[in-house]
Amino acid sequence: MAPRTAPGPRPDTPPATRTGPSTLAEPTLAEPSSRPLRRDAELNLERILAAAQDVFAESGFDASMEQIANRAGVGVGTLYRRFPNKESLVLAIMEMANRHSEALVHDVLAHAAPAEGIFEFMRRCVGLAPSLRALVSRSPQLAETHRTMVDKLSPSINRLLANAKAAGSIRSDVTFSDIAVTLMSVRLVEDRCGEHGASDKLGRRQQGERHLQLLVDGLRAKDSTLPHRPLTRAQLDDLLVRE
Amino acid sequence: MAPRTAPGPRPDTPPATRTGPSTLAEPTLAEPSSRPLRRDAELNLERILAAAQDVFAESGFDASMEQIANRAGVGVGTLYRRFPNKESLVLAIMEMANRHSEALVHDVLAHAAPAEGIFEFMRRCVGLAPSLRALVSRSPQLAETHRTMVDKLSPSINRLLANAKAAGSIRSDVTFSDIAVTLMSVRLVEDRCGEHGASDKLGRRQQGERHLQLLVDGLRAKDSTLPHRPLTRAQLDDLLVRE
DNA sequence: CATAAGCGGAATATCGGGTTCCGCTTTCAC
DNA sequence: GTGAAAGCGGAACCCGATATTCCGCTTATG
Repeated sequence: MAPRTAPGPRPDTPPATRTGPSTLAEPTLAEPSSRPLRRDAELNLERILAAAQDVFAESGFDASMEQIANRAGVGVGTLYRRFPNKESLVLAIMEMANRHSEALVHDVLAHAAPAEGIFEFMRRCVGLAPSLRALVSRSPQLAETHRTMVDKLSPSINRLLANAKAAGSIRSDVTFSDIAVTLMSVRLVEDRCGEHGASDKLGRRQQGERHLQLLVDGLRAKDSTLPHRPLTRAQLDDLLVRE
Repeated sequence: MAPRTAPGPRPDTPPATRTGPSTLAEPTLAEPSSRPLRRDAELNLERILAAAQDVFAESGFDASMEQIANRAGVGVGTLYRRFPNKESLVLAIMEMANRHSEALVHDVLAHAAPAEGIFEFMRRCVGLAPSLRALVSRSPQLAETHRTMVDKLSPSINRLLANAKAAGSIRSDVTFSDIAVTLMSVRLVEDRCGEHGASDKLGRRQQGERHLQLLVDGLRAKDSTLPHRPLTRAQLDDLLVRE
């Protein structure tokens, strides 16, 4: 639906100010030497980032700049003052999320029991930040960045997985991709539960956790209790038809 | 993204020819008394229905009429000859799917072992037809129809669930909504695996089954084997970035 | 208090896609 | 065989949805 290329009059402006010769372009953020932002601008930037994270998580890349601006309580113009275009804003959000994930794996790797690390990771990963969902798929630039992020993360996750297998706490035919799909699935469920505007705040995270628990325990296991209550009839309708 | 109401010049044509006073409107299909279609037209109608089912399943409601026409090997005009608008086509597809699901529950209810019925239902339900995904959410008409369909189905599913609980083959804190979410989650995974145009045909259904097995067995169980092989690295990338 | 940085949000330029239209083709009844 | 009705394809049309720009007004800051 969203135009593959920017429709508005943007003759040829390169998406971001590429400085380094190789690797990745840096988004508009990190302007190393320019003078610091005015205090109010700084605040707005934070608001924008937070709003963008929320809105993108809820609606994917299709979320409009206006939506984000509204959520942040600023005008669109302000968004464009900080980020030359939508893509660079997305990039900034992705990098934020990446930083968080990385911190998480390392923390779990360092502090959790080997047998439980992978499970703890999954739980906290889901609770960490809303999914980036379909954010990535639109531009080669974003896809490339995302791939790189996954590459940096996967060794650590594989270590968690290996630890769990060595401890016999996880079935041995599970692979990295199963973990990824599982995480994705939980997030998809969360997304679905969190979309539209209604009974969100309650169901979303909780349904995600419930689903994850199901995935971990399995429908057939009976020695643990599913967390949270199931969807109410109204919530279910809501989920199923997402008006 | 898609306009909430039809944008083109469609003055006021009611979406479908309502005949009955209550219940549901019937879509454009079932024209009771008009003379039968020409042989070629009949064939095209079948093609259209099949194409629409596939395309909607892959891309949701956002799939364009042109996409569907192309897949069916006909022109857009032909679509509009049978269905006055997009909504009525969607309706037709939904009703098709519903008929299938109903047949399935009843068959399972009649023939499967009580302890296994719910699991067999889930497996076959997923294998039955591609998910209707986000099809439903756009118009009140569609939402209403969908709700009605769910209502008709849920008693039977609840019976399956009750049977399984009585037989002790399923944990007792599972509810109807958990089954629904589980099914949805598997379909979402399938959708994700089947989107874009590349490594589809193989991965899609298989990944769905693998995920379902995981949900049924649970990550911690070890006395069963996950079906199919895990995603290859390429497929995983593909899934994660969906270019 | 001057001034540059920031701000809001209406206006602009496109674009995608549902729906319509119409001249050409195919089927069917006689 | 033949003419009319039914069907067909797909270009054209129209509209809503944004990304992005522009510019006059505000507000920190020195």
